[in-house]
Amino acid sequence: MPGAVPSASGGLPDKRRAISQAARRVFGREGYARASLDVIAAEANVAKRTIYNHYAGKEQLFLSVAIEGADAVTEAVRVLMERHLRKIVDLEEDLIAFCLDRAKAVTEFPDHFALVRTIHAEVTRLPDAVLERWTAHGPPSAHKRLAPYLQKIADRGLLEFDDAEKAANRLNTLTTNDVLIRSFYGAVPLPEPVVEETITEGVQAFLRLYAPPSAAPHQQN
Amino acid sequence: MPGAVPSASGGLPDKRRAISQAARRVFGREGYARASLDVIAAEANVAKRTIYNHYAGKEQLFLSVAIEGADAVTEAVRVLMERHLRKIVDLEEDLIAFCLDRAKAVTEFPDHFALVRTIHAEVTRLPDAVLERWTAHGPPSAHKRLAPYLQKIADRGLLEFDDAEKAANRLNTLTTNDVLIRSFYGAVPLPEPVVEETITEGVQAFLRLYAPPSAAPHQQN
DNA sequence: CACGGGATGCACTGGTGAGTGCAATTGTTG
DNA sequence: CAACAATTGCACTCACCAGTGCATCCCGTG
Repeated sequence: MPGAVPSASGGLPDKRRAISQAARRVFGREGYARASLDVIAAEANVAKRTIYNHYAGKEQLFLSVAIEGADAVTEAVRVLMERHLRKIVDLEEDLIAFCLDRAKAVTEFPDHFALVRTIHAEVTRLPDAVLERWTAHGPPSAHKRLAPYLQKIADRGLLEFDDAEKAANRLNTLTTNDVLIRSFYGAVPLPEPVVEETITEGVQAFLRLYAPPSAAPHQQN
Repeated sequence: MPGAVPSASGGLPDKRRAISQAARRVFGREGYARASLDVIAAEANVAKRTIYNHYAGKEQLFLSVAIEGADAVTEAVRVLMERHLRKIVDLEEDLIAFCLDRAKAVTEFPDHFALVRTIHAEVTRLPDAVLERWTAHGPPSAHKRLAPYLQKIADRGLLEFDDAEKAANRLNTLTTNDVLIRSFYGAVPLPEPVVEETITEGVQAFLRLYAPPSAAPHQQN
């Protein structure tokens, strides 16, 4: 009955993977309290009892899935940064492409961002250790990882700032965060053209703030 | 046993007010699914049966409280705009004072913002009509209400932009939203000095973007 | 003082869900 | 084939909670 590949290959023992994927889906869709282990088991094609062979209980399962998701997104963003920001051809174009891809991830991984909303709702009930891992591994750490790239770009004279982390946070704020908030973290997706306009204008604003006064900045909004 | 003032004075019939306040607290603290009407009744010093005399059920109660809260915040923001943005003395100072007060509201009304987190989590399950009322009455409408004030300021030549709503959204993005996101919507409050720094620098960035090139802009971050 | 409406306490129904125990089954490995 | 571990199905306990019905009580009003 299991998929096709036996559990021979590396990675998680097959069942565990199915459980964690189903859990991410269900927790995202239903929230923590509503989500039931029976449903998760059903969607994973697994006996409820099996879940308890892999996880201590509901809470443990949720936390595990949350951290996994955070790491996955962090990794995805890292790839995007490598792709768009390693070699700069046209700074404005590259930044827009990067931020757009990043914003699109919101609508392309609805499971994960549904989970993000759930985590926000549960934040006050989360164990401190988990909250720390979340802020360290998850979305909140995005601008920390962006900072070195901006620093390198600044070293080449294409940007100008004192504090790379603040600049990174500002870019985030002007683009991704704006889209995130206005779309309720992806729950009510913005129309594609609106996303593009928001990102483009956000990047342009960022460049007006941080580009050295050499190349003429583009027009105002 | 009820408080002191009889239900003689205007406003809601006393009990109803107690219920709605307790409901806001409990829904905010526990989330929708966890919150139990027994607990709400207990915290309101009211019999559970009484809740059903005023509200059709749990869902109705939640929605009612949510909309009430949204209206309250909208009103509070309106007052702040009147206080700080009606008569401009020093634009930078006034904007900072306004945004600071606005941001402080997050930490001063934890009940409400806890509710906001809950609503985010429930957004996908909310009836369309309620979601519309929320976006129209609640936080998302803040920049719409801010726009006319900025427009008046621009008419006096202190700001320069084509689209007042976009400018308003940008100010929001650079100040309040930044604080909101970084504090998990008030769940993990930022230290006061950090809030001040964030707001100040956000306003300064806003002015660099939208102030006409007359008065020398302040220093970069 | 009699009346009536809201408030109260309480018991009860029906439903759901976390977590467990166990015996039977399946797949893997030597 | 035999031993072993993971998986499964299922029944069961315990707890919680939305919503209801009802008899009682407390209140201000006429």
